[in-house]
Amino acid sequence: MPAISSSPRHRDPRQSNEIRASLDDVDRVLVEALQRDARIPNNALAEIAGIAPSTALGRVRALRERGVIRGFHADIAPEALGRGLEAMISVRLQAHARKHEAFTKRIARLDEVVDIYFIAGANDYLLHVAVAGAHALRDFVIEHLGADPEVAGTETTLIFEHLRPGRD
Amino acid sequence: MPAISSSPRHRDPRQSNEIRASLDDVDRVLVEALQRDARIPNNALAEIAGIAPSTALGRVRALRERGVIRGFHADIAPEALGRGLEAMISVRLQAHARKHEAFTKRIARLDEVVDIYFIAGANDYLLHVAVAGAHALRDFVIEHLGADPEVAGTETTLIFEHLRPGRD
DNA sequence: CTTGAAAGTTTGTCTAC
DNA sequence: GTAGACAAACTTTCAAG
Repeated sequence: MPAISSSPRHRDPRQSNEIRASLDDVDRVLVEALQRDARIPNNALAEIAGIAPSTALGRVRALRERGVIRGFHADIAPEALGRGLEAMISVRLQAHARKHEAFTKRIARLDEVVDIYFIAGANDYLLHVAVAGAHALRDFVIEHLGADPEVAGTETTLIFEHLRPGRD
Repeated sequence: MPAISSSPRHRDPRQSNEIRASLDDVDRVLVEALQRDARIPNNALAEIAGIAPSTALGRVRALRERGVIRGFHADIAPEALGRGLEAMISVRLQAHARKHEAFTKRIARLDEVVDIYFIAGANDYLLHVAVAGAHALRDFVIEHLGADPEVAGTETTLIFEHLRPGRD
């Protein structure tokens, strides 16, 4: 019973580098539903959006191909993986370091690293890490950051609690 | 002084509040596969783990009930949602503020807020936000943080790039 | 805790609007 | 772009090992 208003297709040039065109109302409903529950059956998804299942299928595929949907992932409790301690580490590289890319690649391979934020300001990176405990955290900083001559300094801050409000 | 009652050899109490027991090899395979692709069909999952589909189903259900798997979510490109600018905001609350919980709840409802990190150290929070642009970022800080008398100060840092290595 | 088989759903292709 | 119908694939229950 909800009539889906088909919006005209404008293209906002400010919009993005890669992600073409903006989402219409149906796309937004699909995206929101999949954000809440990535395993929702295509059937149910179609009903929520008020379209036929085959249409929903095509829409979701298109959203994936356009890069709007980057993937579907299970959210795992860090404790279950023996990663109950999270921390945020500020990293400053040497002023002359041209190797930001190399550093990023190396860091990205470590599985303690959950997020890499390349930031503005006095520091260059913010690394969100998850480790087994304080011991493992110290080892991580010493081995992977302290030992790197390109790293000018680090500052580690414990995370007491981490919430991701988008997920309820 | 009374001797500290030595509890039977249980798990490290820091280990977890809720997540019972650790994962066996099969569970680990399932978890890893679902982390990579939450929409993998159950029978493909079963094959990867070397178990029957019905077993895989039961295992995954159990992992969900144990809280190991917290959910399945689509990863959406922020640009597609008109949230192309990300920032990290340090927030310090007034020293006497007993209202951390109220602040957290209020902040968690804002949909610019992607992550809330409750941290150790001079600051109390790190807010990871995603907004449409610099304008929206300023508005966010002024309206939702600056206007709150419990907030003693904020510091906003732009995020040039954000990588989540776990997802490939 | 595991499984295979069977019944019921869902997915995805295709054709036509 | 969209929807309906069909065949293939998938999910899920259950009795039994």
